Amino acid sequence: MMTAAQKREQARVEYDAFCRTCPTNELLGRLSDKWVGLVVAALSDGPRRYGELNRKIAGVSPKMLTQTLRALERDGLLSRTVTPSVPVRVDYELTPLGVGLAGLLTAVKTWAETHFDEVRAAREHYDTMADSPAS
Amino acid sequence: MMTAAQKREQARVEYDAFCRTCPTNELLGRLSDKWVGLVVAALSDGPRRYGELNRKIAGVSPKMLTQTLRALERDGLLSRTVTPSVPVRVDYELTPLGVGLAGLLTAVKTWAETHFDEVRAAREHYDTMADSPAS
DNA sequence: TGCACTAGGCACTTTCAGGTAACTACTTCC
DNA sequence: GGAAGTAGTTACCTGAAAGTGCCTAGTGCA
Repeated sequence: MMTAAQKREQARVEYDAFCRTCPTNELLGRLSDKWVGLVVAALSDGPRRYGELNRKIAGVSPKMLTQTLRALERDGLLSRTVTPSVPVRVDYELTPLGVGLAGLLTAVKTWAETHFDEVRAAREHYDTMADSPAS
Repeated sequence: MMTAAQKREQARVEYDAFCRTCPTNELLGRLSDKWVGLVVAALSDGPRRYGELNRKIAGVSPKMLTQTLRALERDGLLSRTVTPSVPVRVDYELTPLGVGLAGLLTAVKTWAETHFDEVRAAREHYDTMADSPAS
């Protein structure tokens, strides 16, 4: 007989295998990378250079910006264009696929903004209950 | 004069302050909690008991399931109903707000499934280029 | 008598995304 | 000559999320 933990472990392995190939989870992972939202937003009104993004997206370090851009490029969500002038110039631009992603992000943003009052109210209610549970 | 790092640090603090109160980022954070998607999906066709969720969502540990459920309850996305029978029975059900969230998740899922072929193709292309960069 | 089930709680540990700092190589400006 | 801007890379560090294991308390079951 397997213990509950062993059964769970087996299930977890299967889940992981399933998950790694599951488009929805992969996409959610991308979307929730800390800087992806900002980068997509910054690029949604036209192409930008590396330095422009670095200035526009306040607080991002070169490393994370590069990492984010590379990941999005790899997924075909943005294009990277190197102009071999002196000094080199690199432009990033959303692909049609990336524009679709930006649309999704907008949907999330809209929902979040319309319903956030309800969420905040629910939270305050919940926290109040926690402080003084109903008799 | 400030160094680039100092300026970035200041910007990061402002970004963080902005971010913590930004509905979009909060919602994305929720959505990308590892088990939120599965829990919402499992509840989208009616209420479920704790044990049912634990079995249906393969691989989740009791701790993470409770944590996820509590977070969603606090945000008013699901309701927790305790029936003081023997043994106690606890039912979880999506609230109207939670149903809205499920809708969002469905939109993400649909997009992911329709466009994942393109993403995978882009990835293979990118990885091939990395192996043997164009001459 | 001892295990499993009900729904979790609590403490410890591990893992990894994200962050920091320093560095590359080239050019232009003061 | 050295500071700053071009676009990054590399090695290291940390903090929060996730996972693991053991515990509750009452009941049913063999």
